[in-house]
Amino acid sequence: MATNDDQGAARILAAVRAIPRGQVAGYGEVARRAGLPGRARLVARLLAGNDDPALPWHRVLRSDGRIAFAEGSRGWKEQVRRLRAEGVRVEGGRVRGQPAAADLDAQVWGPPVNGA
DNA sequence: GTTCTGACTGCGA
DNA sequence: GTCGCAGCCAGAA
Repeated sequence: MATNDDQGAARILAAVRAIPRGQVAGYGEVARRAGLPGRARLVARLLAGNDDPALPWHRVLRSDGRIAFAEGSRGWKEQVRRLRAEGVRVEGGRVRGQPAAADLDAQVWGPPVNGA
């Protein structure tokens, strides 16, 4: 059966996939939603090794709201391109907008039907 | 089994 | 708002 690590990774991927289009979330936020607080690096490693083209990895940013990649890097351009394609305002490698933490909470843990 | 590196974070200046 | 330092964790060599 799947090990705890596998589930943690699966949760991270689920949290990333739970990010609504046009919004972004931080590595720490995703890790926390996945039940792995402080494992932001693990999230980054997962995204770096992910082979799922449907994974919205470009919606995952640093806690500063900036792109984790070095400005001008291949991945950096790719991320900016995808974010802009979704309507996210990216300026100078910085993402203008609000994190999808609340939406993540709803998507990962469950819909706020009772207005928790 | 040990060492190194890394798509990170938080705090202080 | 930007820069630098130290800490923590996990995977890869």
